[in-house]
Amino acid sequence: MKPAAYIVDDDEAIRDALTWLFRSRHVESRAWPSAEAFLADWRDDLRGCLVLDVRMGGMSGLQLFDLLCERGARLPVIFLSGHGDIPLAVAAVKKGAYDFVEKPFNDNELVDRVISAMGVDAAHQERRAGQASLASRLTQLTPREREVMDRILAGKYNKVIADELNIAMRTVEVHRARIFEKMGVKSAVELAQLLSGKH
Amino acid sequence: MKPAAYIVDDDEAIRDALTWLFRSRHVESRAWPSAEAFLADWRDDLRGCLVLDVRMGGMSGLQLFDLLCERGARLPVIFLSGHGDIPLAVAAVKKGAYDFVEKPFNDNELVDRVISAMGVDAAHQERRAGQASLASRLTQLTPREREVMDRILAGKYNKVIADELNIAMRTVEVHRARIFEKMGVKSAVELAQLLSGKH
DNA sequence: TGAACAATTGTGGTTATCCGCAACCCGACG
DNA sequence: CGTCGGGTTGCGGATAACCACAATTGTTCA
Repeated sequence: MKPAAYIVDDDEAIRDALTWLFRSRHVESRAWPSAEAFLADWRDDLRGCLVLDVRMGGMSGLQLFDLLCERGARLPVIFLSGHGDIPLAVAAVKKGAYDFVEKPFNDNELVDRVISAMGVDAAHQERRAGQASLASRLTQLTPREREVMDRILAGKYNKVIADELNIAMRTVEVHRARIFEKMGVKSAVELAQLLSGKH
Repeated sequence: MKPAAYIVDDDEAIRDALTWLFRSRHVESRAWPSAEAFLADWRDDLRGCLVLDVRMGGMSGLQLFDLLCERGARLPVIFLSGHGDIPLAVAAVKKGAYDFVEKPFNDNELVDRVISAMGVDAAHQERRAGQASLASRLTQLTPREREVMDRILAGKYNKVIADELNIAMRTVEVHRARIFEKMGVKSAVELAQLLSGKH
């Protein structure tokens, strides 16, 4: 899936104009005439940037944005607004919208912002990939291994862990080795750094 | 220093109105007629919330905000704007302003937002205190100790560290013990968790 | 029922860590 | 000149971690 600008606007003239504009700057784009239509095609692995009209028939751009936020989408969003409503713009940006531009907009400036947003998304994407890989490694730990890991991260000695779990020290050692192996680290310090903040 | 609302506006009528408004809701406040006057009194331990007019004679509210950002101030800022300029509002919020309200504003709503901002500041304050304490502990490490600590955090064995620094293992052990003592931890794992992200 | 997997334990040995005790070198400071 | 802090080192021992080899139980799934 190539990164692209995803346009959602109920005004066909605007959609066409944006499509041509993006094409002229060699930015991939697709357009939908309504939030509902976009949602039908939405997948959580879309990459790039959303360009949303705030005011549309049916679901508004803001409602779509809220919905996508709830679903955990992290696609940067640029709102297009036809009527200077500051509280709306401020609220959108505070919620995490990437930008909010008024119509009529300067063509080149809009594309610049879209490209900038796509760059941000690409950067975030890398971090998300790392976190997903980490999460997948975590899930392949058995419950028992996780109990042991928690205690390792608490800085406890194998002996103490063994007492707490009522098992032999040797068993803790085995779990410990498996944890390191599954998590792809070779010391408790690396494990702590890998999981700092999470868990 | 009690938390308070710090008002900066060149319109005396607004300053007075805000002062009375805050007093009526039992919110401490102080007012300045210009960004320059406020800066003269500014200290980095001010707590609460800044209420800034964007447009003022001399330095504008936005310039003051930028300046404070550069100086590392983390006081939440609420802008007051008399002219519906969306790009300005969006830019301010994207830079981290807490809110942006248009004049004329609803009195109660403004105070609500100020109180909310002050709450956010109080919460951030706790985290800052922790980080400051951490930073102070870090500075009391000697340069040599920091070299050793870096390598401990890289998960290296004392023996390896000794080789890299061309010193005896015993010396590394001594440094290691001092580091743990000064940082108030009792294992490398705790140290890694304490410093994850930083350093 | 047999394979696969999770959890468990033991033995014995190597390597690391952790510490108290003792000591030396050196630059800075009064 | 003497003290103090930072950096250094050695010795010896207690404790913990790491690991290969070997083995037992119970569950799940084909």
